[in-house]
Amino acid sequence: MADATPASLTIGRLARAAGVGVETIRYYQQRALLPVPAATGAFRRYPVALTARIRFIKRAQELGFSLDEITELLRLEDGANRGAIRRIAAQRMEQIALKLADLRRIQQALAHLVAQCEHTGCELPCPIIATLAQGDRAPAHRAPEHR
Amino acid sequence: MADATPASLTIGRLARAAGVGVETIRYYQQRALLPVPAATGAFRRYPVALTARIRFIKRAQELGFSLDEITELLRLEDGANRGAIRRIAAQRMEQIALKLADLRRIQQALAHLVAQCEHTGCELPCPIIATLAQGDRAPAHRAPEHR
DNA sequence: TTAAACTCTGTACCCAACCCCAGAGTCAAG
DNA sequence: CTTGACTCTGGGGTTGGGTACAGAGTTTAA
Repeated sequence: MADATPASLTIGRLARAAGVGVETIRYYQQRALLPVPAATGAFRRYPVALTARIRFIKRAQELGFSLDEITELLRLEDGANRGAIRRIAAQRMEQIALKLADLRRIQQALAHLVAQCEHTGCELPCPIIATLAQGDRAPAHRAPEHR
Repeated sequence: MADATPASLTIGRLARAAGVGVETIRYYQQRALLPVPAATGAFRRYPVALTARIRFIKRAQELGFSLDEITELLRLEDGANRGAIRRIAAQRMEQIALKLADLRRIQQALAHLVAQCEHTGCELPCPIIATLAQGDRAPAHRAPEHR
């Protein structure tokens, strides 16, 4: 009687279920993003529930969170210390707000340039290039460069 | 009579004028983002106009273009190939719009979590985890994720 | 039972976009 | 003509997020 959905998976099956590589799982274990289950026999067996955790990690990454940040988000999930947890969440929200503002600024700059470029006659240089070349006149120091 | 604005600069002066490090210029030369001028004597001399090019690169980076993308922008600079430039910019904007939407969603999820946590005490499972883990059900392949 | 497919540990390497250093040579102000 | 600031080449290292391989052991399906 082969069980269609066993309660635990080998690392390879877990990887396939979560849509990542085996090495990625091991890497996340090193980073303490995933637990390292005790081995049953020679190989370890992973609870199916870990697929959700891995998907969460991947999704959060797509949203621009670093693995360090995700570690903190996961600490929220595992909830222990309420006060600290709420502080972290609030901090995250602040960062997200900043990132949102940043992205919106970039988007507007780009939209503006594209619009200009569309309306400029072919004799003139492309305003995207022209504008970018001028940029801001302040030489500035090392680029602050978000992210 | 010391000329206040000589027609060419040493690499160090060019770097200062453009607000980058000397190493950055050499790196850009390797990446063919900047020309390597022939040496006059033992040292190379750089036309002042390169400061504009470097500023362009830096500004484009701030707008989220990779150096590869910028290379392409620079290649297209002279041509009537404005369509291609706009295509790159539009592509970038699309990615940014997606990211914006995603960030807004997670921001709301976080706000919700914090509110719940404040009112009920953290007995409940984290809603972000649920939201994100389900997110899109496609396991997807390697995240393309630019930058 | 045996061969394919998998797992284990460990190290090494990849990318972008730089930064830093060494050691030797060179330029230019005083 | 000296001295100190610069330049050259070339190598290395950094951080973040992984990937690849090596060599040995283990499972499991036919």
